[in-house]
Amino acid sequence: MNIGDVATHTGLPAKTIRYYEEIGLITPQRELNGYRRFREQDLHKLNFLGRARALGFTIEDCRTLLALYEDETRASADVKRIARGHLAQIEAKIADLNAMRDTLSHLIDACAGDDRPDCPILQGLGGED
Amino acid sequence: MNIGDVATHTGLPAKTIRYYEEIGLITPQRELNGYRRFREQDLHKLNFLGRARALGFTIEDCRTLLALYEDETRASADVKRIARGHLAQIEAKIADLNAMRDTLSHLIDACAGDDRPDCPILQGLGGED
DNA sequence: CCTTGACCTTCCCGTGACTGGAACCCCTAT
DNA sequence: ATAGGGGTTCCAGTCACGGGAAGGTCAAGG
Repeated sequence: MNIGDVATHTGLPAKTIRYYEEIGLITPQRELNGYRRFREQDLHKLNFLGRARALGFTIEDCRTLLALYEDETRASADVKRIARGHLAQIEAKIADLNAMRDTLSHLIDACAGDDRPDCPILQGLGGED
Repeated sequence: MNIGDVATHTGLPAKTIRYYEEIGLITPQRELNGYRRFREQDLHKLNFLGRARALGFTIEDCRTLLALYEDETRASADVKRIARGHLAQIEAKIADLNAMRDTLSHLIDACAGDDRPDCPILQGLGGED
């Protein structure tokens, strides 16, 4: 299977697949003409990576998770620890964004949004409360 | 006022302040020895920028907002439009993160987290449902 | 007068996870 | 022979800074 077909099947851009090879997440074989040859296990790994990335895991987390995935003697506790760490980061980010949203939507609500210059949004940003 | 004092007063790192000058957000004067000299208006702008960045506005949004802030003849509608666009992005990101959190926390809940290899998290990432 | 240490300056590289583009090779069909 | 649609490598750019090197400036102390 060539990279274009793999991109179609996995939903990952060819550029991303090449990048994953470059950083050592996958190691597809090569044809005589230099083309990458992807096999079933490569597709499997790429799908794994796509799902992990979609859940927001970093590349380094993905690398670790992939190693655990391949390791039949892993302890599920190791996986769970990584996942919980990531979940905590997600929740922290959600909290940050919620705070931004609240502040911003209050400012927006207070703003007339017409052609006059008076603007509570700018006042808020300027430090005038 | 030198950059160190400004950093203390605004809470922005000196590196960030220099960067803001480099990209033209502020234009502090210079002393004879080459040191930046910050005046009241520079501090004001930097505080504005700090608040806008804390609300997650991009640098380019900040540039526009700052221009509107300085423009006494602005229409508040222009400000409101930018703010609403940004709010929409924040809300989209929150929705994404909520979806990630839900999926991830379900997987985590299903995982024993002990020393055995069975792991619903890895199964989920591997595509086995 | 010299040194020490805390400032300040510019410049360049690195971050994360790709994305875009250039220049070039390979294969098939016409 | 050529046209096109693959593929390849390599380089540069993204965003908003942060780290660190190499060196200039200034006030205080010995």
